Amino acid sequence: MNGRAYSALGAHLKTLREARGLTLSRLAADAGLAKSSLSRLERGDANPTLDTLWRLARELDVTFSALTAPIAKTTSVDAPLPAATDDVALTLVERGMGAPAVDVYLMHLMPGAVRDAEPHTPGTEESVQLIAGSVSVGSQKTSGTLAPGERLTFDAGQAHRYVAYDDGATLLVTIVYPHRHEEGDS
Amino acid sequence: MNGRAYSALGAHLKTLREARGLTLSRLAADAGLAKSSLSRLERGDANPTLDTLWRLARELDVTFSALTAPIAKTTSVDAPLPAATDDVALTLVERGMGAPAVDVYLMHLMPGAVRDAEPHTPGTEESVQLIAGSVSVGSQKTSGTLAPGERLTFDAGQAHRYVAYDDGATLLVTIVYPHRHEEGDS
DNA sequence: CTAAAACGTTCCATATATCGAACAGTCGCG
DNA sequence: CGCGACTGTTCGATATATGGAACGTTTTAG
Repeated sequence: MNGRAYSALGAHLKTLREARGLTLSRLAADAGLAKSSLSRLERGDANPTLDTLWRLARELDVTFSALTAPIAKTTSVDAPLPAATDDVALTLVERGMGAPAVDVYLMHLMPGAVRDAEPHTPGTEESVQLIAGSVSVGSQKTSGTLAPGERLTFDAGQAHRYVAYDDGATLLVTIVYPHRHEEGDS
Repeated sequence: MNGRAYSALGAHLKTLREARGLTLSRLAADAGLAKSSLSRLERGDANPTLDTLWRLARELDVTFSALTAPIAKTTSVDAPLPAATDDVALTLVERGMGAPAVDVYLMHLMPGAVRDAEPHTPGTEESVQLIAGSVSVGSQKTSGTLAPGERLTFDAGQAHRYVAYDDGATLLVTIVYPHRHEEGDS
C-alpha cells in the first residue's frame, strides 16, 4: 500500500484548508462531499477518487498539480522509481496568445537532474523564477545560481541548461516569444 | 459528472502507453491492475483511484504531475466555476516551502476587473508577470502598466491593486515571503 | 453554570471502482 | 485451413471509497 504518501497528501490538504481559514466541515460541504470522507483523507487514511481530489482542488482554488504536489515529490509508492530516465517534469501552466506570446511552464527537477534545452527562435527571452530548492540555470552568455524567490532572465535564442542540486528544484519558466510584426514596445 | 475531463486523461494515458510501445494488457499487468480497469480508464469511462493513477505513473516512468497534466489544465471539472461572484479568479499554482517561502498564483482578471489586495507581512515582495491582456498594478510607491511578457516587482507590505483593461488580463503573481530567521544568502 | 452550536472523529449502509473471467476480433504459424 | 497466442472489450462478483448519522469534545451563547 501507499499509506505513507497518503498521509503526506493529507497533511498538505490540511495546510491548504487552514491557510484559508476554513473548517473541515465547511470545506467538505462546499466541495460537496461528506465530512467523514474529508476527515479520513486529511488523516492520510484514504485512497481518494479523482473526482474527490478534483472537487477539493476546485474549492481550494488550486490547480490539480498544486494539490497533488506532495505526491509528485514522493519518489514512488513502494517501488523505487527509475528516476534516471526522466527526472524532469514540465507542465504548461498557461499560454498567452497576446502580442508578444507568452508561455509559462512549471518545472520540477529531481535532485541532481540536468535539463538541456534547445535554442528557441532568436529573440526569445526566458525568465526563470525559483520557487523551492536550488538550481543553476542559463545560457553561455548569462547564467547563475538561484535561491528561492530569485529570478534570472536570459536569451533563449541559444542553448540553455538547468541543473538542480541535492534538494532538487521547483521553478517557474516564462518564455516570451518575439512578436512577429509589432514593435509596440517604445 | 466529469466525463469530459476523464476522457482527456484517458487519451493522454493511451498516448503515453503507445509511445512506449506497450500493449494495454502488458501495462495493466506490469502496473498490477486488471486489464478491464485500464481499458475503461483509457476510454474515459472511469473515476480512478489515487492508487491506480499512481501505479500507472510509476510504470510509465512519469511523475504524477506529468500523468495528470491534462487535468491540471482543466480549471474545473465541468461545473461552471462560480466566476459570476467575482470577476477575479486566483489559483495557487505552486507553493515553495524553502527559505524564503514562495507562493505562485495564476490570476485571471475579467475586463475592467479591479482587485484590491490587503498588505502582507512587511518585507514581503510581490512580483507580477503579465501573460496576456493588459493590467495596471502596484502599490502606492511602485506601480505601472504592463504589456504581455513584462514584469513588475513591488513591496507587498502595503496595500496594492490590480486593474485590468478592456481585454482583461492573465498574470502570474509570485509572492516571496521574508525569511524569519535566516540570512543564508551570502 | 447550563444550553446550543460547532468542531473533528468514528461507525455502518450504500454506491462504485476494481478485479477476474469470458468475450469477439486479429495476427502468426503449422 | 485450423490452431494458438495475442489484442482490447464487456460482463458479474468482490473489495472499498463515499455518504449520512451517530459520537465525544470544545467553543459560543444565554
